Amino acid sequence: MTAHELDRAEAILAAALDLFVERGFHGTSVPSVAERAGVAAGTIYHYFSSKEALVNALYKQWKAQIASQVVTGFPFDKPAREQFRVIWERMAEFAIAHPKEIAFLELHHHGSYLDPESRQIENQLIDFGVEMVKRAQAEQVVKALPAELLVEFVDGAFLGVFRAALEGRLPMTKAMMMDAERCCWEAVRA
Amino acid sequence: MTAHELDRAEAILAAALDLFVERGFHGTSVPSVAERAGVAAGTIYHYFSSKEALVNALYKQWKAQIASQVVTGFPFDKPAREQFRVIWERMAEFAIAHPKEIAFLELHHHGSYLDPESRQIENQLIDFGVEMVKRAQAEQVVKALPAELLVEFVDGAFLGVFRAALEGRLPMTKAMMMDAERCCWEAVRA
Amino acid sequence: MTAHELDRAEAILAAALDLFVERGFHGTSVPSVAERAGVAAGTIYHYFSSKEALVNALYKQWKAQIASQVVTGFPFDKPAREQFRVIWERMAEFAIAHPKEIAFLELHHHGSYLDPESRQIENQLIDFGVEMVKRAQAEQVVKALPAELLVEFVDGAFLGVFRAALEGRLPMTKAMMMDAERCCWEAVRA
Amino acid sequence: MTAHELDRAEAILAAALDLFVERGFHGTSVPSVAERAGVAAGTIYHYFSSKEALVNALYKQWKAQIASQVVTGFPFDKPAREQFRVIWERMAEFAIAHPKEIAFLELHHHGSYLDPESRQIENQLIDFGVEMVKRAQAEQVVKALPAELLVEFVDGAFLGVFRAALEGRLPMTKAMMMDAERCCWEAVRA
DNA sequence: CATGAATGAGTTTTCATTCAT
DNA sequence: TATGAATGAAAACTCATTCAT
Repeated sequence: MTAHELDRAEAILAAALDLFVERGFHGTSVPSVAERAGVAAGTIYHYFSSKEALVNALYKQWKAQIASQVVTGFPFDKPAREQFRVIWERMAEFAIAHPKEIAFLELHHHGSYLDPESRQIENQLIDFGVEMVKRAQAEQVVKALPAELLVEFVDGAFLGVFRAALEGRLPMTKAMMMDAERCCWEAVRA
Repeated sequence: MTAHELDRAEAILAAALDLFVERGFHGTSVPSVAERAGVAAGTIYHYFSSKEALVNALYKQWKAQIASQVVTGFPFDKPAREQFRVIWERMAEFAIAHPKEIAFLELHHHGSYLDPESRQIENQLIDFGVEMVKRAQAEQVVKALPAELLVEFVDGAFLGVFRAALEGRLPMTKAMMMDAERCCWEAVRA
Repeated sequence: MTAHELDRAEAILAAALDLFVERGFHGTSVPSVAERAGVAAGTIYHYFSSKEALVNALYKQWKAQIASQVVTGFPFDKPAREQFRVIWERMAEFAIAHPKEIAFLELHHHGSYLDPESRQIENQLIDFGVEMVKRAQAEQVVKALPAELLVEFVDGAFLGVFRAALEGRLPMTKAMMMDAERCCWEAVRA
Repeated sequence: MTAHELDRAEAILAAALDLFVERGFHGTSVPSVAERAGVAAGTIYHYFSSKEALVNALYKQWKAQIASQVVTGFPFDKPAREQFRVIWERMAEFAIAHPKEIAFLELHHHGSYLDPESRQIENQLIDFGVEMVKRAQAEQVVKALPAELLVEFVDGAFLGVFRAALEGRLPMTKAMMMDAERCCWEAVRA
């Protein structure tokens, strides 16, 4: 692909992201994506075989990116407390830098238009979290509850706070996010 | 209205709830609601003036019901720890009894098709939580963080756990929900 | 039929007349007629077998009435000038007393929903006019042009003036209509 | 626009004109217009944003055209008798060349679906006529009646004769129309 | 008789997708 | 490759008519 083509594909993806977040998958028309991207409607079909392919591309792109941001260079040798902080902090940084993308991933979680590949990626981070929790439980620094429960709890708490920030009910700042992190650690620690 | 008419209105609301949860507002067609409700498409318009009126009716009905379940006979004189448990327990009972309804309220939170009345109801429970938290903070039994933050944290954690149960990754039992409750109290207590 | 039934039928006809004039046949719904008549939608079908039957009933009723008003006690023995004045005057009186009815007949002239019987009545007055003109032409008091032409000319002129009055561009008064009558006689006289 | 596109827009306008004249605005469905124009139903919405936009486009197009035909190169310096003849003759020529268009303008006069712009154009020709009549009245060659009355009279007479010709009750010929013109002049002359 | 809930065909309109240019 | 006109299926909604009450 040439640089020009990449630009167009990016413009389409960016426009689609905006609109999918604003109006949802079914509420977003392909022509509206084209218009916001500054291309003709037909052009979208040079880059994506269908509207579904477009959501799936977006979904995979950002799921992969967030997973990479969390996992890359993860301090597997540090204590659980520190690991917890790192995961939360990296997600917070990502969320503050890419709020729309997180909102998109949340909103389209489990949409019937996601293909099997996207579905597989869906739980990647949750699975990573479960591994971390189990390790910490082995060291008895985290509560002896089902690891899944703790992870879903943490994930939910994080998203609850993030969503409130997105909707303006809380400041979207790292300090606020790290306040929440300290609360959350108390929830899971042994 | 006769009993028969109430039945039909109920059938339509129930069918719409199912489908709105499965496919979202824009992904659900009025004829598909009619089919599932066992009525003709036109009949829906005898009971609801538009598809939007239908979502809003559902939204208000269940938002009001969950608020009533939490607030009715609330033990305002008990200690904060007990109040927290009561709120969580009542929401858990509601969620276990009406999982689809909770999923519906979550999914349609902030939809552009919600009317001003629905929007007003939206934050009723959050506001109630904020009041409770502030009272508890006055007694120094809860962390001195912004009350909004704590409430959104709790709400998020609850929903994270509930959603995992809904999707089969956790058991949808009261015991599990109350395990989460204990975690959550540790997150917010002073 | 009882008096009560006649009342209902009249109320339906009156409501239908209003709405057919305001919005036309296809633009008027049966429920809207029912509402304005103060009856239930189904009730209309006790009196008229269909929406088409309803327009046709109205059409025949008023076409007959206007013809009767013009023809009853017509001075067949008076001079043509006087006969012309009488026809115009009677139509003017009718039009001033029943402007909506005239507008209705005009608007629905030649509608595809008129039945054969209504169509037959359509030209009754025109035919009467043609007879009168031919008689007057035999006496050479009216121009020796095709009788049809003169009659349609007169009819058109009458309606043009009436419509302007209906729309408020001219006063709906007998004096004004009789001014027009004098003009019109000059148009047709020999 | 390419020639091809213009063709399609023209085909749609022509089909719509036919059907609006035959069945009225509300009696004409968009698919029926599409079928007669030989295009798909959706295509109509590339050229006209709605069914209302379509009638309004037609209305403005032909109202403008008839006004232009009457007014362009109008002999403002000729005597009133000659001016009257010119107006009538030009309208007759237009009516004979475009009978459906005149019928359309008549039928849709004052339809509730006409937009403000169309409404403004509506009385353009009537206003022109009023000006001409007032000038002629100043010279005392035309009756000293309200100018509006004379103009509506003439307009009505013209349309009455035209409509009879359209419906086959009179020959649609210029000779016939000019016979009517002579009658009409006698109606208005002083 | 009178009602008005129910029906389902039909209306206007949108939109994912294709394809000639 | 890029376009955007064209398509036609499907959406939301309306309405003439029927029929159980």
